Amino acid sequence: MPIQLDDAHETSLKLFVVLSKAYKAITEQAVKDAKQYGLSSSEFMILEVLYAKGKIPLQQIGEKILITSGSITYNIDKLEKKDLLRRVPSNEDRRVIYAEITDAGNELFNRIFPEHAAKIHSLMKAVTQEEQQVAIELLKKLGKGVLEG
Amino acid sequence: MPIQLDDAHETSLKLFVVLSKAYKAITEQAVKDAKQYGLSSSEFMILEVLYAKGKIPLQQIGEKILITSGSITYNIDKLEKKDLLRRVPSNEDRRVIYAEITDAGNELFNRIFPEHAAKIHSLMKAVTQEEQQVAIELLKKLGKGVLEG
DNA sequence: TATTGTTATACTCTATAACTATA
DNA sequence: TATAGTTATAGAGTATAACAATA
Repeated sequence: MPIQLDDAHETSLKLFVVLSKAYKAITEQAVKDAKQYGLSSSEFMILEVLYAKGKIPLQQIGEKILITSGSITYNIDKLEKKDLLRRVPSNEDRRVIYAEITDAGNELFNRIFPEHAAKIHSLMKAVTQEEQQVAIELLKKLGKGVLEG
Repeated sequence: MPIQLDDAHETSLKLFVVLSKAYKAITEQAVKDAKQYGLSSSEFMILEVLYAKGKIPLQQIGEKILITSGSITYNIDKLEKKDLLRRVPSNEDRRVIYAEITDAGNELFNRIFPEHAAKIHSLMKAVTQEEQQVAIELLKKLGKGVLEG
């Protein structure tokens, strides 16, 4: 017979379970979508950040999408070979290297990004926009709390 | 200049981003926790299901935690070698194999499960129990909608 | 001393597909 | 024909730690 937990502990475990399941279900589809464009899901997310920001230090990419420094180097290498971004050394701090999206990268995303957004949106159609906004606020608070310990 | 999206599409993309970040942040800690007990995170989740259910067909484990059939075989093999569960063929349908938790598996989880639950709970302390319940309902609906297309 | 980024290793998980045995 | 589970392969991602260059 399993040990009985507190209500509060039970709730947190349950949240972890449904969070994982929702994440996996959406991610599986997002990975397939990225693959159609010849990109892994990490590559897609990195380009998505650059498409919005234009140029950003490598380390900040890791903070934004929570991947390790090893994974950053690995994925930036692949994207640079595909000519979708380039490395640009910083002048102010010579330890820092920026990733900058190329014209080819911008053209690719102009083409595929609206389609991708529409796909993600259609995956979430079971939840209204108002509910999505509630979920965003709660998950933001949750994620921030975890990272800040 | 990035293409401007609908409000509704923007919201869904944002939800995907914060969902991913919250998931990764919590999972990173949960993986470390499982590792302390000599288990990978998949192994831990499978045992967690069996600890609650006792005995369950292999395929239903895949449905519960969204892992592929290949991963099920792989992880069940490892857990069986550690003597934490055993395979039990079904009498009714001879295609079906149950996974059943062993005494050793139950003893292990009696020991580590409350501690694990407390750790997950403490990770989520930035969000009240009421908010967690709201998040659970929304994520349940979201995940279900994705899986049912 | 601390930070940014790179490199290298080993491990976990995944996707995919072919396969068997049953139904 | 469809389902449950296994096997095998290749690839993606990770943790980890050591490292060089710079602050």
